[in-house]
Amino acid sequence: MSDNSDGSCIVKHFESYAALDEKDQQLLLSLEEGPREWPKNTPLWQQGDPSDSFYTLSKGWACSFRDLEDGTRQVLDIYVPGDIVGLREFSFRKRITSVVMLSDAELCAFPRTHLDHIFSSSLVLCSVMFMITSRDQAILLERLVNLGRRSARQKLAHFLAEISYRLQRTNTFVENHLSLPLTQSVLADALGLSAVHVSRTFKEFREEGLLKTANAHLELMDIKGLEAVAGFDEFYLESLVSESHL
Amino acid sequence: MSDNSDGSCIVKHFESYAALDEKDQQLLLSLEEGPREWPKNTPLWQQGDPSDSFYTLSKGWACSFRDLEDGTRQVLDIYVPGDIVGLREFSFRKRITSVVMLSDAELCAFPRTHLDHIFSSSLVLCSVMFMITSRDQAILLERLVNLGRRSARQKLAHFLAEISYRLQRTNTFVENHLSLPLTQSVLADALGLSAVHVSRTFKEFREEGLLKTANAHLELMDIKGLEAVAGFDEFYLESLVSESHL
DNA sequence: GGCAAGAGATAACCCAGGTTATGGGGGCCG
DNA sequence: CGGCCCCCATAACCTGGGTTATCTCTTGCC
Repeated sequence: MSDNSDGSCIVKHFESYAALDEKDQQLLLSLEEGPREWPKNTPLWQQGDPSDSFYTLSKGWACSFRDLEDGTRQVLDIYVPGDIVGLREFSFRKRITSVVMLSDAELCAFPRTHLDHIFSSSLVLCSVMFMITSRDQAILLERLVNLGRRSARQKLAHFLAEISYRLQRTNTFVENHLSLPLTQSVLADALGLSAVHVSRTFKEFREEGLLKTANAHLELMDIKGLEAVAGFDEFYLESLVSESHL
Repeated sequence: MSDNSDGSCIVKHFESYAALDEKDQQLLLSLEEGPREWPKNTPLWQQGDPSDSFYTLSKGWACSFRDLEDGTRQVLDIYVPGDIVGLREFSFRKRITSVVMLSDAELCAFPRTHLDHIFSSSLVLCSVMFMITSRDQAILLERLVNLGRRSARQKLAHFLAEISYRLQRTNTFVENHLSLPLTQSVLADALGLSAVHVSRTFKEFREEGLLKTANAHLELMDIKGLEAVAGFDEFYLESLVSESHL
């Protein structure tokens, strides 16, 4: 462990997958650009923009989405502090999704061209990159199951349980209570529901003591309860190969 | 049957992303195991199995899926000849999905441990690996849009249009007519529909001259027509960075 | 060659969730 | 401090697609 204690976004993120030696840390650090502020509702990029970097989200929340011909929109992913944004499409010349801030946020850019350095100079970093994208895919697969085969109650509960779980990984403070900057229409667009039906379902959840709704915020009061409603199983977020297997 | 002129599964697949020099080809070849037969309905692996290799599908069709607690199932992906199967989860110690053959098939195994060689000895191969997983993710994202925000007609038409498109990439014969070994219940499980409703929708499609239904097979008669119904746009399968950008 | 199992067609019925509409409350900006 | 916009709640109504059931047609198998 290095002692630039507060550490860079990306070093911290990578270290949650595997231990990095000093050389790898320096390599990552040297490629990362300093944090910049992005106010709420600012787009980070839009579909069709040139795709030349990815980011780490050091503070705040964001989501990626796609606008459809008929005016609706599909939210594809929610990003929480510590997440890497845009790695998914880094082999595309143009962005295939759009990303917007859900709250005031702070991001560090990481130009794509720098990846050559990583691939050619560190086996560990390269493997961690693959682990990150694998986990990302696993999340997408679970999202497919959620959209394809679960009821509205289960969809919502599962989605919230997953986000809680991901938050606990990088942010220590969580116990059984949590506040999320998610509006009902963002959740609706993420889960293929209407905003009205999200509101209806939240009414039930409120009556069951599972959550509270505040101003464009959501308070989870009983995460275990939500997991139970969803039949949540975290296996798809865990059981990555450990470093020793690389 | 290994006639090296015809080339190995995996070399062919990689070359569709970027040109490989002799050394890279030899490296890939040396790591691939010879083809083996898998009869229809045979599982390739099941959720929870140790995850120690991926495969290339040289002949036949397969699909990955997840069985749910309530007895239903979500099909996550359909694999067509030339596809790589299992790369997605290669960072997991255990399989997070199951895979089964949809027809008699032939696969080449590729043990995971060999990937170290690739990562450490060829920048091009490493980059191609990332391109493959990126495209894989793009397909999943589009599937999310499909499940979240489209009608049954659109879901089916889009899914079939995508498969046609992917088939044309590796298999030359396709024009505007195509035969697929997909049952209605596989499609239903892939798209979050009931088999009954797939049957209903196919009746419409048949009347519109878009397709025919045979014995556990599907004949697409008018691929352009299906693309029109779906509002299909292939951008998410293209526009990968070319080799010169690596 | 007969039988069980899987695949599909079709009909009748029903419900989860979409749609439309209305009203209220909080935050932000001039 | 007033006006506007966004977020949310709730009600009334409607429909796309789920469910169940029955019948047929293949195909594979002893």
